[in-house]
Amino acid sequence: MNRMQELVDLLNKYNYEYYTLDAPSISDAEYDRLMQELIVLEKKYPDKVLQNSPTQKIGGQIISEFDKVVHNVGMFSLGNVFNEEEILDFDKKIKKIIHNVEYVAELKIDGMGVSLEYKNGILFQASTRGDGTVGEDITHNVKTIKSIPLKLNENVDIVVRGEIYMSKKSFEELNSLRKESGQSLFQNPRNAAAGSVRQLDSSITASRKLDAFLYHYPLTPFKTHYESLEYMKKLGFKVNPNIRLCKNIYEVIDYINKWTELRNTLPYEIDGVVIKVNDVTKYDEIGYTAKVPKWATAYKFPAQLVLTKLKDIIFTVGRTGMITPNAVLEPVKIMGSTVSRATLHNEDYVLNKDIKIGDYVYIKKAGDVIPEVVSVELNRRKDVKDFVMIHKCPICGEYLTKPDGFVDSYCLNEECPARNIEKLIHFVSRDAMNIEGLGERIIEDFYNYGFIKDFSDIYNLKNKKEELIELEGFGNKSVNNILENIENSKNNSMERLLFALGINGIGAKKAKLISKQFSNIEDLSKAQFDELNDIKDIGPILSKSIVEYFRNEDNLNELQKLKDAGVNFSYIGKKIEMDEEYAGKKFVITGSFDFVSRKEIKEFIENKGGYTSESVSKKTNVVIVGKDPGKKYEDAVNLNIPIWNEEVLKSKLGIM
DNA sequence: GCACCTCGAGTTCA
DNA sequence: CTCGAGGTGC
Repeated sequence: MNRMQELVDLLNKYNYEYYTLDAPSISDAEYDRLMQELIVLEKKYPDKVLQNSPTQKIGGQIISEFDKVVHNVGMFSLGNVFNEEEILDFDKKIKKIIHNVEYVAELKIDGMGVSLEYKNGILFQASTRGDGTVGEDITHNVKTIKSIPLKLNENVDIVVRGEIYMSKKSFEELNSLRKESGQSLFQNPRNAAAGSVRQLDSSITASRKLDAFLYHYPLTPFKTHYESLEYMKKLGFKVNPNIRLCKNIYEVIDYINKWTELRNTLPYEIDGVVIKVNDVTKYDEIGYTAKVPKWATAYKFPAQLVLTKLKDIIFTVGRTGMITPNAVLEPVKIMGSTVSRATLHNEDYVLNKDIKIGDYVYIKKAGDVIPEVVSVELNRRKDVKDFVMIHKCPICGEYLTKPDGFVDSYCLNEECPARNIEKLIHFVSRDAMNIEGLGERIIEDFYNYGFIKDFSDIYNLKNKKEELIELEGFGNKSVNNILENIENSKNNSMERLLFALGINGIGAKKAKLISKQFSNIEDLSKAQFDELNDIKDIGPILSKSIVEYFRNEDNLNELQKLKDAGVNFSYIGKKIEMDEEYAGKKFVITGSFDFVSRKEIKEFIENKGGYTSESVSKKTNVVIVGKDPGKKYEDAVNLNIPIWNEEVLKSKLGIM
């Protein structure tokens, strides 16, 4: 079986050489020949197949769904900068903390983030970024990617992060194949890569020619990021060859200018340049905002702009009565889809941008999704009409109200059909009562046919089953399905119902916060202004909004009807058990803990009425300190704030 | 009274 | 995603 081992080593060596972009020592033809020989051998001795054999990369495993993976080290995203001024600003902020800063500039590959965990040098798990804390297990698919090693050159335990992408060439090939077979086309290589990685059947992923660059070693023992990258190369990871160590920010700007020019010569798509401080030991000191690290940022290339005619401006009415002007555009293709509408937010927005009806305007896609009017091409302006804000609701004709100091106008007519339909759509939406099958169109139809007007009518639809089945496009099966989903929604926890009610200013987050404090809708309906105002993050305006909602006769009647229909009013989930030691107190966590996750500590504190924060101040009550604490630990000592070490925390949590 | 952050509301297309 | 409003903390 020595030959088998020999073949595996040779093939892996070739792969490694190929992807580290040195001249490979064997030819493609030779590679294929060796591969064939290996396959024959492995067929003969199936029980002797080596773990790191390249044949093991060829997929075929089908799973039913993706498992969730908790990232031990959070997978952060980056802040963005869009011009030189912002880059220099980023530099300036860092120089306030460290002098003589060196940067590493890297191409920002336009793909999909991935986290790879190796145990003893063997690929153990690959996962998506997800929300940064919890991702999805995509190990079975990642194993099919040639440039991701199944076995490293050293038997180490390591977690690395990188980007899975599809080359421009593979993308074109894939799309032309899909076109031939009449399948829908991918908009861009990134979507194609993401779509391929999220296949349940890994043989499909294997056929998609994906590639990967690795660029981050979160728990690196090295002093600098650049050294980490060198080490990653040594382990056998494919690291992008165009990474540059920069002595100062001006070298970074040179790098950006160079790649802005050369961007199209690359075989893969990039959407910017990532700038990282090289000195890893300073990361904690430079710190993090709630979302992103302050020691790195992403310069984004300007988005593609498309010029089109703004034919008209129309107005829509939201569930709150808010009036939004909308641009009706001459349809144009931009980044894979045809755009004919774009929001103009409000009157001031239109006036500030000097947009007039009949203008030619530049459109871009914000975040590659939502169309946005960027500016007007004044050189092409002729025969235009001024934008005039309306004063009556376009649907019901009611005079609009513009509260003092507000930018938006509102239709306050409670009977306005547009508002009522939007309210119902909100009620059934995913984060609210989550009634599947009752889409926007169906709600609108049911409303217009007179089947539903108020929320509670939804729960009486079962009495009109025969009439519903008669409707065009409906049958026994679809109606039954909808009715079943409606029944199920009665069991939702309080926060969903509270959010669904659509009280002004109460979104999903605040609904949950409030539900935890009151446990059920009845208690909440009796709450006094002060009681609400005392809750952290609930101020006078929201308190007033809530009190007024529950003072309104119509709302109370409607709630009674929902109650009678059997809709659950109580909060299901861990109730807060107030504990003197925690209630109303501010906790700060620093360092790492191997016996408990940060999230669990946070939950524990919150379940006892306390809350957590990211930075230490005079108002901090307790600082919890784990291994390798950051600056927060020093702050706590300086400010004389009580500290819980790992032992204390363990005893509080009840861990022995 | 201001700076900073978080949240809510509306949003496009396939 | 983008905007404005609301809340908090100085």
